[in-house]
This record gives sequence, C-alpha cells and structure tokens, in this order.
Amino acid sequence: MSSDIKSLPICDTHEAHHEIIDKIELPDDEHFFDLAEFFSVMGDSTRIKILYLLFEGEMCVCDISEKLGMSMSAISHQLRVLKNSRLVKYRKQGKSVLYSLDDDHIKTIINMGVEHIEE
Amino acid sequence: MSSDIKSLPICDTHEAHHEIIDKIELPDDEHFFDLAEFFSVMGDSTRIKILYLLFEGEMCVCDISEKLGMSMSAISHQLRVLKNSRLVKYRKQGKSVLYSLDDDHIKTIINMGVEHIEE
DNA sequence: CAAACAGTTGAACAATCATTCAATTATCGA
DNA sequence: TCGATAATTGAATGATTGTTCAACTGTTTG
Repeated sequence: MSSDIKSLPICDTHEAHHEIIDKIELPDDEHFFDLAEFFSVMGDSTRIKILYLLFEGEMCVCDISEKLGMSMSAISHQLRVLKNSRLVKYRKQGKSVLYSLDDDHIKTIINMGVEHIEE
Repeated sequence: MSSDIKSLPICDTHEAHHEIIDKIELPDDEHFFDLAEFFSVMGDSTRIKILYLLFEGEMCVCDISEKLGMSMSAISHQLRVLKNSRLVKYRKQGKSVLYSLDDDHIKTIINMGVEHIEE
C-alpha cells in the first residue's frame, strides 16, 4: 500500500503539513521560558554539586566551599541563583547562613536525570 | 538544652565542620558534568518547544520550523544538540528527515519540571 | 541533466554566564 | 570598641551559547 499515513506528501513548497501542525496547541512562550529557566538552573555542575551536598541536610556556605574546593564568593553567587529559583532556602545562625533544599521534589528530578544519563 | 546537634560551633577559623563534610562521598566530577549537561540541553526554550511538539509524534524539520516561526537553520542546529544527547532520533524519508523522541522518559522529566514551576 | 526543495554546516556576532577579585555588611568574642 | 570571621555584592573578564547568514549536500521531479 502506498497511501494515506505512510506516504504523506512532505513539506511541498515549504508549506509544511498544516493538517497536522495546525491541530497542535502550544502553551504560551512564558510557559516555555519558565520551564527552560528551571532546567538551566540545574544545568551547571557547581549548582548540581551544591544540591547534591544539601541532600544530606543543611549546610553553611563555608562547608560547601570547603567540600567543593571553591571560593566562598563563587558558592555564594550560585546559592543566590538557587535561592531565586526557590530550589534552596536558608536560615541565619550567628555568623553563619545555613542552606537547605526547599523541596524534596528536587531530589526526584535530579535522580531522574541520573537514570537518563546512566541508561 | 544548648548542646550537641543544635548548637554546633560553625566554621571556626575557616576550618568548616570536618566531622560532617568528611563523611560525605561525592561522585567524581565527570558524573556531575554529564548530569549538568543533560539538564542544560533542556534549559533552552526552543529545545523544550521542539520536544513538546515531538510529544505528538514524528515531525520533519520544515514543520517544526513553520510551527515555531523560526528558520530551518536554527531548528536544525538545535536538533543536532538534542540528537547528540540522545533525546531525539531521526529517520530519512525522501527529501525530509523525520525526528521523534528517543525515549518516553523525557516526557516524564519535562512534566516534573512543569509541576515544579506551577507549584 | 538541471532546477527546486529539505536539510545541514561553519563562521560570525551578540548575549548570557561562571568565576575572580576587591570592597562591604553583619555578627561574635576579647 | 576593635579585630576576626562568615557571607554578600558589584564590576570585570573569559568562556560558552543561540541565532543568522551564506554556502553546501543530497534527493526528487521535470
């Protein structure tokens, strides 16, 4: 059989197949923008390492800095990004600031990423 | 009570608390690098849109380009990124190249991202 | 074979981003 | 109050990245 589904005329005269793509309803751009922003926050190895450390519980900037072998300034900058995206929260204790995961959800998402790359 | 867990001395003389952080075993850098790379592939709204379109089934470059209102070149560049990370696969049909999701896994991960930003 | 079409590719450009450095804020102990 | 410590901030810098443009490959059709 050379008809119907399998041999649809493909993209003649750059007109695409409107019978297919016109049916698809895309959410608005803002939705995709927010989603992309969320994933790109986790798209940096320093930030992933920080989140991984916080799996163990709350931790101060100094400890994270020490454990990752990076400056406190660099860590602080990244913690701000994570905080702005509501991935971590913090509380002050004396001279220190203790950071922790805002949501256990994050753990699940990261573990799904791990599953994918280890497939 | 002002002892034990709650009132640990925090980060004296930049020595951190080694009794805590020394116990934590970090995977090697490559693991975090791969994980971050995976998330940053999804950290772009054009790529997320493409994946979203492919939820509906396979589609040629021309259709994606038309639907998103972007040049075929721009789409092709992004499809290459998605292909390199094994998020999409393709097959050739005549002059066209039909792309589709490599794995239903992706759908789940994106939906978890949606849940997070809509919380 | 030649023209038209679908798609890819590489260079170039602007925009974004992670880290460093220096300066600053805030808290504690002497 | 003074010095030391924990952390934040802003500017600067080098690296990465998304899109455009132009040139190119491969396939189909006349």
